[in-house]
Amino acid sequence: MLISAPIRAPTWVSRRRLLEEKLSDLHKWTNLKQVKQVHAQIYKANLFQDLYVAPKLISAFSLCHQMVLAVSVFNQIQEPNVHLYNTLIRAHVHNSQPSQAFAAFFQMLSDGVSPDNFTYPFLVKACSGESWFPVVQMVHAHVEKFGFFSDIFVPNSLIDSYSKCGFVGVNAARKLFTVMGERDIVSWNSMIGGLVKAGEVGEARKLFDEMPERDAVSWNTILDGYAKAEEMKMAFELFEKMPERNVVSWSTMVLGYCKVGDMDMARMLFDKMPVKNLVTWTIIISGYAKKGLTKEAIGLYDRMEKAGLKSDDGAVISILAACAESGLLGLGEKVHASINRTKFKCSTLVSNALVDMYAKCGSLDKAYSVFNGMARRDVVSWNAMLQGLGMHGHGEEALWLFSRMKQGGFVPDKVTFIGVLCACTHAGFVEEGRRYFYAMERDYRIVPEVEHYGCMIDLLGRGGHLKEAFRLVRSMPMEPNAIIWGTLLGACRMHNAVDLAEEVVDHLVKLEPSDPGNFSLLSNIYAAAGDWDSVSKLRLQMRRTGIQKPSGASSIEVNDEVHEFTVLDKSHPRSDKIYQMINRLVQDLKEVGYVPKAYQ
DNA sequence: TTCGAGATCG
Repeated sequence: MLISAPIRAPTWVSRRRLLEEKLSDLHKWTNLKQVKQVHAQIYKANLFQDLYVAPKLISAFSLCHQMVLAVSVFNQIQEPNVHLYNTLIRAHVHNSQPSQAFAAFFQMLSDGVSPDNFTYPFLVKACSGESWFPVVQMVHAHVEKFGFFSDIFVPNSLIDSYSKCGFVGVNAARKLFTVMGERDIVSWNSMIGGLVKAGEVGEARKLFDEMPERDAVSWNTILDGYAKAEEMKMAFELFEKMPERNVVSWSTMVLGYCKVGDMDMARMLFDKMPVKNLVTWTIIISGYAKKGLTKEAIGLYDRMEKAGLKSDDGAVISILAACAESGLLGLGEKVHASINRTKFKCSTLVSNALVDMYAKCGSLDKAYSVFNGMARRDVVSWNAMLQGLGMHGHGEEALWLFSRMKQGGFVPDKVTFIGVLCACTHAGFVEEGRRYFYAMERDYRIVPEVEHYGCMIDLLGRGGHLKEAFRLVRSMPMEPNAIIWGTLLGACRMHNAVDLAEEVVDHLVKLEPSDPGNFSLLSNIYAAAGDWDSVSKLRLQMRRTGIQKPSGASSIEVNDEVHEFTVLDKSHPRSDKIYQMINRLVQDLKEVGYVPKAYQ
């Protein structure tokens, strides 16, 4: 009797099939340990040359932000095909390595592998920012030459990329959009999105009205346009008209009201919306934080955590930036504590946000401790630390940090020099400031921008070198903006330069006709010089033109609550006690010989 | 399609 042996595939076939099954979703894995384990298995099975396995492995390493490993997998392949190149390009783009993506593209061309309909869209996705405009143009020309317009995905992605390249980009996108033979809803949405990003809501609205059909994205894009332009009336009208509203629509409205500072409306919508996501929570918490409403911001942050939502990098960065902006150390510390609870280490981006927050809130020790503990620092980390030191008067230490930064092999950028010059200003290092200002262009090839001139004029002005400051303003290659003149005016006040101040105010009024602050500064300068005649004339002129000076408010944070007060303010329940204390302080000051400036 | 690090005066 013949007993047939069970039929079995050769071992290598079954091993491969097993692996294939196991690896079917490898390209979505985000656990580095698992990916590395599989990587080792693939190596052992001698399958690293396999054109099915390799792209998946590259994608997985890319998701784990391990580009060195991804590239090494790629380099093992002797004859990469178009799919493999596309995967590598996409991996570089995903990890914010646009130059490497293009390097891979050119390598692909020189290897004689033809790009396909996927290559170009991946490639141009990396292009964001004005400097990328010529690159998108190059890709566009390439696409036209080789006729890849057969798939609408290609021109759509070009429109999208052009839109990210600033003003010139949007025009190019418009051109392409006009000549496109066939358009789908994505083409329209990309074009409208581009116009919105460029701040041309009116144009965007026109296209929106022309669209043959609209989806949720179209509605939300135009809604975002109005919210970004702070035209909340238009936004609300549109919001009411929308056929269906999703989380994004509601969040966009909340964001818009936060931007215009209408926290009541923002909160009302936030409470009313049926579904909230992490972004929504981030928007409202940052909104409260930016307005300095610590209690609300902290309360909502606690509620978010209780609701079981875990912050991601974006949420954390957003909230920390808001804390930095208005000095909410309490919330910032809370966010830091919850990061420490959930994460072993944070990304460079998050650490930078922490350093910046601590530095801006005046907690330099904590800024230092985050900064020193960072595994990987970049230019931004140094800039944030340096600026924090300079801002709080530690000019010498800031300059020391600057030299440490250079020793560490970091190349200073334009923001670094703003920090350096500011540090010089706050420490009164006029000579050093001048030196850095000229070294910036000569040694680092950084052309001074209006911000650098601003710092420099502040430095010279405060130091009493008014004439030099004025000369520098005249020699600027760009038009001086209101901040430049404002800086100069501040310097005039400091050194009682009445004539110069009048000239500066003339310029300021042209740039900011409705800003009453400029007049009151001039009025203070007249007062300081004892020219009461001019003061009353100016007051009269202000009354005639209907310019009113809003009273300046000061605020103080006590027990997580911000108290605001103005001149002669009696609104506080314990106002009597406060004034008693002030009078006592004034008395004490007089006793030690202080004379208020106005009576000098 | 919503949030997302550093940026000159007061």
